[in-house]
Amino acid sequence: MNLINLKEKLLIFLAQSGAYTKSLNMSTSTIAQHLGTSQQSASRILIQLEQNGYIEKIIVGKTTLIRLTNKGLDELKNLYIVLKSIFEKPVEIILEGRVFSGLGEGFYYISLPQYFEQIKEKVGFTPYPGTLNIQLLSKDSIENRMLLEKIADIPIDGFSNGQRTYGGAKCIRALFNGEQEAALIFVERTHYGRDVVEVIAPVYLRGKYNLRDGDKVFVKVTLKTSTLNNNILTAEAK
Amino acid sequence: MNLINLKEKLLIFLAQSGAYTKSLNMSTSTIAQHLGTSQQSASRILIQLEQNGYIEKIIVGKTTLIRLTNKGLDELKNLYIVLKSIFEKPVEIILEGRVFSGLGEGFYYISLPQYFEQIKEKVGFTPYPGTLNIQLLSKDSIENRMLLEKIADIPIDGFSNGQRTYGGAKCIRALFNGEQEAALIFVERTHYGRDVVEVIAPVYLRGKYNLRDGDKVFVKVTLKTSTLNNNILTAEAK
DNA sequence: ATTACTATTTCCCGAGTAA
DNA sequence: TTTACTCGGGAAATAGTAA
Repeated sequence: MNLINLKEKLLIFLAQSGAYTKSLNMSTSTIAQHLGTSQQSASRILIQLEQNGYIEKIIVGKTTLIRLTNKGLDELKNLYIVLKSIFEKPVEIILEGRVFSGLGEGFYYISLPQYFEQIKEKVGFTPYPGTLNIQLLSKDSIENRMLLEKIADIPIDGFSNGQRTYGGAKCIRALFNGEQEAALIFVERTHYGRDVVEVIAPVYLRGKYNLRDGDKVFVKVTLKTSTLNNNILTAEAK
Repeated sequence: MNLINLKEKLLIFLAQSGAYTKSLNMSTSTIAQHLGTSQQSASRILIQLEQNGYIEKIIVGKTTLIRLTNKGLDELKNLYIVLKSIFEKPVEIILEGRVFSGLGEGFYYISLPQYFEQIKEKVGFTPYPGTLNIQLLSKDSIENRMLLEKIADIPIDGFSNGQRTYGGAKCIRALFNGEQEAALIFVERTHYGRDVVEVIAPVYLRGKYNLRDGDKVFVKVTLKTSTLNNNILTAEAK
């Protein structure tokens, strides 16, 4: 299946070849090879593009030179601007789900000074001792959770106190219900599934939002494009 | 004439709508309106894109949600990268032509301390007193000369010494014959045509390159993309 | 060698319409 | 309402070939 027109391919090929500051001498069969089409199609498309003012043919003696017109370059430029607006804008990723009660161990772990101090310093707020568990609702949210776990950029190191070892975790800053400063925390040795996410915040979220089990909440993470490109488009490629 | 496929348009439309982090509920007629095509075509293209793995349809109860797959987003990303490489790379503009003798007034003007000192300071070299005249050969070179005259970014101010006034000029840095530091100088009140360009340099070009009238030379100007965008694509648009 | 015409096949689009 | 089928008209692609 061809996603891209021969006409568009040809304009792009000419632009790549620099045909907007200089006229190029290119045979229809050379063009055809580059576009992966027949000589006849290349010829036809050159004629069409010229008739519509996207390119100019300049006949010098026996050879024909080709160059893009400003209209032709503008056309590509417009497409570029559209794609740029897609790929360069920050991306908001939303996880939505329902509150549920865990085993209360969030309180225990966050209270441990080794974790508490790391969060305070690296995440940037003094955490309320406890995590809010969210059961994700949609396939989208679950996929986004997996993506965010990869992207999470704040490592919380594990430690050992001689008796036992405590695993590490990763955090990423987020907004709870679109407004409250918070962070997602992905703990290394979780016993929750991939459809659950844990939130920490500088406030008691259940209190502030009067939350009961089953209430719907959402968490929003804003990613810079560069992060997205490196992850969604490469590591995540199926 | 359609430069852009419906398939490509649809992928772009979905990407613009954010269908890569969330699944969207969009009817085929809504899509058709946005693409400027029929409901039937929108439906057919959705089916094709799904069969080829560019999009996913997720059926939730009665409604169908649509989202881009990574393959679909990659496809757009690749196109974006290609266009980016075209529009973000520095552009080399070449003027070529033949040396000819002017009226020798270049020597007179460059020697005037008011001009000489400005050039030394703003252009960045101590100019050899004189200009090399080049008669441009091709249509491309003449068009590029007009473009460069607009873009030239180093103003040389005119002045008056009480007896007469001396006009201003504009310079832009360049490489003579692709290697020698030089600058093009466009004087305000020139008596040469648009097919002539004057070069100044810190050396005596005729001497260094053993040039005689009629010898072929070229001058290369490297433009940043931003300059190009503002000029070729807007001011110059036909 | 080159470009581009004609003829044939293939593909695309959209009206009509069923489910 | 929705999606997606069939089918006729037309555009696009290419083989053959002229110039």
